[in-house]
Amino acid sequence: MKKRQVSLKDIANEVGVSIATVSYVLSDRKDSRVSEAMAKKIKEVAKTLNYQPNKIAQSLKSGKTNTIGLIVADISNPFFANIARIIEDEATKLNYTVIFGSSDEKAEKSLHLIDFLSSRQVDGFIIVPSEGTDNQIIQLKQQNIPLVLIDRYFPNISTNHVIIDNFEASGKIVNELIASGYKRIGMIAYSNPLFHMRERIRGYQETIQNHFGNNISPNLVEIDFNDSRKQVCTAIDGLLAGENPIDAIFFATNTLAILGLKYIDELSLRVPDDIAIVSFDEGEAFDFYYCPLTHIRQPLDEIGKKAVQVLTQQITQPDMGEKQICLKADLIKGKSSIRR
Amino acid sequence: MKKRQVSLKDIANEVGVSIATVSYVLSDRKDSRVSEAMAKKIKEVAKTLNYQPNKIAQSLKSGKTNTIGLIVADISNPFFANIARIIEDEATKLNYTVIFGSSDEKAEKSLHLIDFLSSRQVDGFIIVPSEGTDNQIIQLKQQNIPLVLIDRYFPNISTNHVIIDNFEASGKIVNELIASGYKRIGMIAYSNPLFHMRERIRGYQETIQNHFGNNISPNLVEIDFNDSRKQVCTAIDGLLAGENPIDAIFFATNTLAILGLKYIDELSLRVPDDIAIVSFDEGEAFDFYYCPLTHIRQPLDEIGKKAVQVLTQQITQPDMGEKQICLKADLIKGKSSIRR
DNA sequence: CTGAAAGCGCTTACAG
DNA sequence: CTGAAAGCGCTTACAG
Repeated sequence: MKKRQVSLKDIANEVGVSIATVSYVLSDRKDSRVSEAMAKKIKEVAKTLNYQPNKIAQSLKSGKTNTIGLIVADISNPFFANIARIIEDEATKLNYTVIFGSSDEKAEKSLHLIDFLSSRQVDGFIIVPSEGTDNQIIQLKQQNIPLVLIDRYFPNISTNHVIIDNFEASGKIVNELIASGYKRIGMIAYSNPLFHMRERIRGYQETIQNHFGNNISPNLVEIDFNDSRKQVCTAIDGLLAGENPIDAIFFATNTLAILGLKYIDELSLRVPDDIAIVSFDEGEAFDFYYCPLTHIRQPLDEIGKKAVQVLTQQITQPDMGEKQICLKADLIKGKSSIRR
Repeated sequence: MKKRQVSLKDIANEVGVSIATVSYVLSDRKDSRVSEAMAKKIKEVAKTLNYQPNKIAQSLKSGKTNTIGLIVADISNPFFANIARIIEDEATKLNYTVIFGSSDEKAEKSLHLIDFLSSRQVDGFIIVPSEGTDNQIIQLKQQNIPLVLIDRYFPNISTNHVIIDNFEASGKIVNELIASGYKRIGMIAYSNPLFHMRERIRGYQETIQNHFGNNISPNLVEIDFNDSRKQVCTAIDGLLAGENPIDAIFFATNTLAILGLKYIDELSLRVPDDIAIVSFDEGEAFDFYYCPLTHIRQPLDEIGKKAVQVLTQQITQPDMGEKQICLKADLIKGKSSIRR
C-alpha cells in the first residue's frame, strides 16, 4: 500500500506552526516576514521529511499545470520524433512538461487527444494539424487556449504558427536537378489538401513551368497516405513507362522516399546512373544507403524551440499578438542528383 | 485571456440544483438515486455547455492521476523509442497517460526525472534503470510506489521486472556464427556493469569456451558509452590486427553495430566476405544496408505490453506479489553471418 | 430523491 | 512575525 506523501500539514505538525507559515517559507516569497529562526527550522524539517510539493494541488489552486500538450501527425516518422524530442528538451528548460500523442493523420484521433489533454488542463498546445482538423483548431481558439501550429497551418485560420517556406524549398531542390541537367522530373506526393503539401507541389510545378514552359509539363503523382506502400510502386512504374520516361524523381517526404528507394532497388535501378533522386527531410534509414541523398533539411531545432518559446509567451502574456514564423530550409547536396 | 472552463457549479446554477447532484449524475454512480427527469436535464445542460471534468481536481480528491512515469535510458535509440511507443499505446488502452523522459544513461538525470514525475503524482513507474541508480530504485520501493523495471534489473534488488534472457540470446547468436564455420569471433560491448550487458557478455564467453575450450579464447573489447564513436574504431582495429585477426564481430547493441559498420565501410571491408557481423536489436538504419544483418530480435511488443499490465495491476492491487517476467528473444538470420 | 458539508493539498489576502 | 479562513473543482458519507 502506497504511503501518503508528506504534506505541508506534516511539517506544520512537526514544527508546531501553521500550514500557512510553512507554505510561506517553502514557497520562498520575498514578502513573507517569517522569522529567520523559524524559517530555518521549517526548511530543515522539510528536508529531513523529504518534502515534495504536490503539483496537483498547486495546479488546482493556480489554474496552471506548466504542461504543454503536443500533438504530432505521426510519431513513427523520425521527422516528428526528432521535433518531439527538441520540443521536450526546450520545454524542460523553461520548466514545462510535455504530454504528447500522435494523431496518425486522423482527425478523429486528433479530437480525442485534444479532449484528453484539455481535461488534463494543459496550459497550451503545440499541434501538427492533420487533414480535417480545421474546426478543432477553431474551437481551441474560441476557448482562448494558447496554441501554436507547426509544420502546417490553415491559411484561412489565423493562428500562431512556425513553419518553413515549402514553396521556396521545393523550388530550390527542383532547380538543383535542372542545373544538373535533368529534364523529365517526376514528383511523388501525398494527395493531401494540407497547405505544406500543396506548397511543395506548387513549388515543383512552377519551377518546371518557369524553366521549360510548354515544352515539358510537370509529371506529378499523388498517392494515398493509407495505401502508400503499394501506390508508390505503381507511381514509379507509371513514371518510368511510356516513350518519355522520367530521369529524376522528387519525393515530397522522407517516408515516400524510403518506400520509393526500396522499390527502385528491387527494380535494380542505380542512383543516380539510372535515375536521380531528391527528397524532403532525412531519415536514419538513409545512413547506409549507398548513394547520399540530395534533400531538403528543415531547421528542426529552430522550429521546435521557436514553437515552445512562442507558446510559453502566449501562456504567460495572453494578450500578446499572434506570432507567425516562416523559416527557410537548407538544400543538402548529395550524389543522388549528380548528372550521370 | 483564457476563459474559465465550465465546472459542475456552472451546471448546477443553470439547472438550479446542487453541485452534489450534478456530480452524482455525471459520474454515473449506480447508487445515485437521482430522478430520471432531473438526470436527463443535467446531462443535457452538461452537453450544451460542453462540460469536461477537471482531471486535476479529480486527481487531488482521489489521489490517483491515472498517469504512468516512464524513464528510458536513451530515447534517441530506436529500441527505446519503439518500446516507448508500445507502452504509450497499451497505457492509453488501459486509460492511463504516459509522461516520459530519457535519463541518457545518467544517474543524476534519472534522479531528477523521478523527483519530477513523483511531484506530478504519477501512479507508478516503468523504468529502464541506468548505471548507479540502485539507490533510486530502493528509495521508490521504500515509498511503496508501484514500479516495473524493463530491459535491465538489479539482481540484488527484488522488483517487478520484464526482461529477456540475454544470456540465452547471446549464446544463440554466437552459436549461429560457429555453425557457419566462424572461429575467431570478437565481441564489442559497453563497459557497463548492468546486468543485461554482463549477461550478453557471459553468453558470448561461455559459448566460445564450450565450443573451443582452451584452443580459442574469447576476444572481448569493452568500450565507454560516452566515447563510443572513437572507441569502436579502435576496438575494430585491435581485433583485426595481429597474427590471428578475427573473422566475425558480435556487437552487443544496435548503436554499437551502426558505429561499427560505418567504420567497416570506411575500411572497405565487405560483409560477410571479409568479415561476418551479428548484432543485438535492429535499427531503421539497417534497412538499406547492403547485407541484411543476422541479429537478435527482442519481443518489444510483449515487453512493453507486459510492463504496462504488471504496473497497472500493482497500482490497482498493491498487495499483489511481485511479478518477474523473463522472455526469450528470436534469432533473425540474415546474410551477414553466412560462411564466406 | 436531493443537498450541506468535509476534505484532497496547496496558496494568499487579510486580520491580529 | 504568525495564523484562521476561503477557495481551486471535485467526490462522497451522511442527514433529511
